[in-house]
Amino acid sequence: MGFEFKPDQSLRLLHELSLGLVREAKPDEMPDFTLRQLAILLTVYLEHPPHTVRGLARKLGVTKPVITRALDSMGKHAIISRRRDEADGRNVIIQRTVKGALYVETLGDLVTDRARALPGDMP
Amino acid sequence: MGFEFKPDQSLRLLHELSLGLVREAKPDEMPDFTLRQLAILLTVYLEHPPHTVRGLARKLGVTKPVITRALDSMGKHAIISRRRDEADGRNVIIQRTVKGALYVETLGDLVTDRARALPGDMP
DNA sequence: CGCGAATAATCCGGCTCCGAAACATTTGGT
DNA sequence: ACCAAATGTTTCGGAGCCGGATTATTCGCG
Repeated sequence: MGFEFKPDQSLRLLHELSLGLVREAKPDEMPDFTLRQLAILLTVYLEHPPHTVRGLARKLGVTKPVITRALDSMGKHAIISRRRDEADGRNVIIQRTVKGALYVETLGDLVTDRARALPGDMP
Repeated sequence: MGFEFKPDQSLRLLHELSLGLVREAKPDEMPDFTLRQLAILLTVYLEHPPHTVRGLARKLGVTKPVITRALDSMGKHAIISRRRDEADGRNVIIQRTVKGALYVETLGDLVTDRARALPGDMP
């Protein structure tokens, strides 16, 4: 089960999303936010916990310092938070925050709005 | 006219797209490519020409040097090219390339594939 | 013809990010 | 108790990007 896009519609949707992310989603809450940060953020908020640095690095195909730095940046804006794993002191558990949940919600609204405004038939 | 996503489906699609862009689209053709570069690229390839630096800057809500630099970067990879406007020598017309068209096509395929794999009903 | 307006490129100081390597801490096996 | 392995952070040198200001070129209007 899924959505059947025509090739043209796929690209138009991606176009609208990139424009929306560049123009709207960034300035207030998260200046200069990266595709990698976006991928990390959505993974933490949509996939089942727990989330670790190592796990995110593997999922995104990047090195661990990339994850650490992105978490620093997003943590500074209270979009995510970190906590030591009590069971295994080597792990760090990445946690969601209220502010982050609201931010993710606005991202979802962006997709919904842009998709609705797309021309073309229903699949 | 348009696609009606449920809130959850919007976020899942954005999640899959960000992961796909981070993992696949980058390494070969366009290392470290930015949301802004993506927005510029798709604007050039999907909207009606002509495209100028000034026009793109206004559309994205960024300063002109941002556009110039992004065009430098993408031009280095032959994803776009530039040409002086013969009618008005102040303008620079941003042109599409064969390589860029192929690259954009792969981006469309990415969206199509990820959307098809999404769980949930048709809208 | 000349000068202000428009356009794009470049320069500047500052900031962020990158990957590899080194480091600190913790765990678990022997 | 010790040492190898695992995890996350920090350091390092290098590179890219940012916005604002400046410069070069071109146009258009008086």
